[in-house]
Amino acid sequence: MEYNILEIEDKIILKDMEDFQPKDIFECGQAFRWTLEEDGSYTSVAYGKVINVKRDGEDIVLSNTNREDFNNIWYNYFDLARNYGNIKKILSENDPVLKEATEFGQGIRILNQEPFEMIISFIISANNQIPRIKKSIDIISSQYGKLIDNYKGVDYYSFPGPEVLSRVSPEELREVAKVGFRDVRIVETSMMIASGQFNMVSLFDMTRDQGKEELMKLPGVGPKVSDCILLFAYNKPEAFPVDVWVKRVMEYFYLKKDTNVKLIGQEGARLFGNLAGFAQQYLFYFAREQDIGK
DNA sequence: GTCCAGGCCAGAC
DNA sequence: GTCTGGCCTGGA
Repeated sequence: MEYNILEIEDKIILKDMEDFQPKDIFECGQAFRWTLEEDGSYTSVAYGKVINVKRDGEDIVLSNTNREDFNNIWYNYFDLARNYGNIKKILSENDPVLKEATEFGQGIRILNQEPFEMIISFIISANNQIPRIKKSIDIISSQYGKLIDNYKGVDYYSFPGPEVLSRVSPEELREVAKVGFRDVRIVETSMMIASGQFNMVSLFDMTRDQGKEELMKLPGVGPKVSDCILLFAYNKPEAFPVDVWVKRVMEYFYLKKDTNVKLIGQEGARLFGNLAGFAQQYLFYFAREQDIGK
């Protein structure tokens, strides 16, 4: 995709930017570390950098950054090579539900986030709620990560690597980060990765099914969590995570009630094919923001 | 006090 | 292979 880009001081400005709405992107359930500022912008830390994002009329303003980081990090992170207008158009054809869902979440993009952080974040997400997931991840970062930058008076920390988390005791993790029964899963998964027993990089070259099989060898990673990791870190748009909200919205619009989760996943693949991950995000956001199917 | 939330796991069938 | 109960935590 071609963009009209301006660089001014510490800002990168994407002119006349469509299909990019910060609220839709950062509050659609894929990322846990974006905080809303008083001016409506969002700040987070990724790939060792702190960045602030704001919509300003027709433009998107990225602050606390530069051209080099934009090219090396943020272009890929925000998935700017992908044509979301086209995806929405295809999904909306012959599907009134997705037509409405893509209009509702018109500014959603699927971020390309860091694998280890996604693995641990979604292990924490199991049978958990967003505010608590965010809290645990924040504590883990400030407690075990490195101080990256101070932005608008707030310290931002990197997410720790597997070597660090593999050496923390489950008891300490539970006590400090309030992760509950997920404590052992986090530490054991970190150990498998730190030791080299599990190779995170190899998943980039695998298919969705292969990657899913691999990820499910990690303790705390099942069918839903593995699909989240594949979709949000490994650029596998065929992944179709079925959580309670997707279950509800799929049953409400496409299937009958009390359909088992495995069948819903198969139906997602059948209906949406290699765009299933995008459909999932639009449907999830649509359902959750409006309490559909509950 | 009771219930349950963006699932996983072990055990039973 | 499919189904069920239990699980830390904390807010409703």
